[in-house]
Amino acid sequence: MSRFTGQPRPRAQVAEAACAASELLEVLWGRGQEAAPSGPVSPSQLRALLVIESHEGANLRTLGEVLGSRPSSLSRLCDRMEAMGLVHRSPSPTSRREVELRLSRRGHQVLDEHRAFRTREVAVVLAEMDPAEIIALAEGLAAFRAAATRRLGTAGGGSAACGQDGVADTA
Amino acid sequence: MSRFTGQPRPRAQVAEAACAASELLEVLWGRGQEAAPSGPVSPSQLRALLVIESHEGANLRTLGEVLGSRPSSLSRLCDRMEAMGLVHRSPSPTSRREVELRLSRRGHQVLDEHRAFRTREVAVVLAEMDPAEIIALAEGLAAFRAAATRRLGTAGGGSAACGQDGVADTA
DNA sequence: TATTGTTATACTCTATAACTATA
DNA sequence: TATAGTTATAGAGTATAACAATA
Repeated sequence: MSRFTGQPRPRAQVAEAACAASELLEVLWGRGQEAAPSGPVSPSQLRALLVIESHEGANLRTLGEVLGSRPSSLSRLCDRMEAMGLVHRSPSPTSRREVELRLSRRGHQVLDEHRAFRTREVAVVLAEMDPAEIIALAEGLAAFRAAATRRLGTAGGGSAACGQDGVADTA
Repeated sequence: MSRFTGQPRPRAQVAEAACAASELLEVLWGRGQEAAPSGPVSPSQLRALLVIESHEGANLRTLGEVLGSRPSSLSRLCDRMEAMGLVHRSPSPTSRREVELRLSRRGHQVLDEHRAFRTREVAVVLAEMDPAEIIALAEGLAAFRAAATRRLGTAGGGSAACGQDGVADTA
C-alpha cells in the first residue's frame, strides 16, 4: 500500500482519527448503559447479543471464539440472559452435546432500543457539523463498514447475512 | 466521492452508519483487551485511564461523573490501578478531604500501547479501502471529533498521540 | 481420546448503604 | 448539615481447572 506515501492523509492518520473518535464514543456511550428503556443490560450482554444476532443458531464455542471469551464465561452469561428472557438455548439437532443460541423477541427489542439510543447520541454531535463534513463522514463510514465486513466477515450491524467464520486471530 | 453530492444523507442515516461502525470496532477490539503488552488491563480500567488522562488532577467525584460510576466503585477501581502502578492518588492541596488522580508513567505507557494496538487493527480494515474513501473518512472523522469535543467538552485529551507506532504507512 | 458444555472457585467490577473525615 | 472518600456487602462478569455427556 505504499502508493499512499505522500498523500495528505496517510492511513496512519486516519487510523488515529478513528481511534480518537471511538474513544469519544466509548466514554459517551458508556454512561448510558444502564439507562436502557428495556431494563439494564450490561456491556458484556450487549456484546454477546450483537454476536448472537449475526450468528443465529451458533453454539457456545463459536460465540466464545468471536467474543474472545471462555466457554465457561459464556455459559454463565447465557444463564443470566436466558433468565432475563433475552436469548434462548435449544439443543442442536445435529449434535446432542451442542446447543443453539438465538435471540428472543425481547433480545431483538433490546438491540433495537440500544441502537436507537446510540443513534440519538451521535445525532447530537452531527448537529454541530457542516453538511459537507457529514457527507464525507457518511461516505467514509459506509466504505469502512463494507471493508470491515469484507475483511472480518462479522457483525455487520443487524439483519444482513453475515459471514460465519468470525475473526481470525490477528495477534 | 461524488456519489452522494446530489443527495445529502439525512443525519439519522449517518448516525446509524456510525453506530454500525462502532459495533464492528466493539467486537473487534473487545477481543484484544487482555492481550495488552503491558499486562491485562480491563475495559473499566481503560476507560478510567482515558478520563484521568484528560482530567489530570481530577478528584474521584469528577471522575465518577464523567464515567457515570459511583464513587465507591471508582475508589475500588483506583485501589487496584494504584496497586498496579497505573495511577497515583495524592491529597488535594486545597481540600483535605479530596484526592487528586494522575496517571503514572506506566499508566501513560499502557494507554500508548493500547492505542497502538487499536490503530493496527483499524489499519487492517483501511487496507481494504480506496484512497478516496480513506480521505473522506479522515475528513469526516476529524470533523466529528471536533464537533464531539465542542459539544461534550470531554475526553479529547491525549488522543493526538494515538497510535504513533502502530501503523508504519509512510515508512 | 477429543470435544461441548457445565460446575467449582477465585478475582474484578459495580451498586447501595453505612461509616469517617472534613467543610 | 452537606460533601469527599472509604468500607461492607451483594450480584454480575470472567478466568482456570475439574467434571459429565457425547462424538
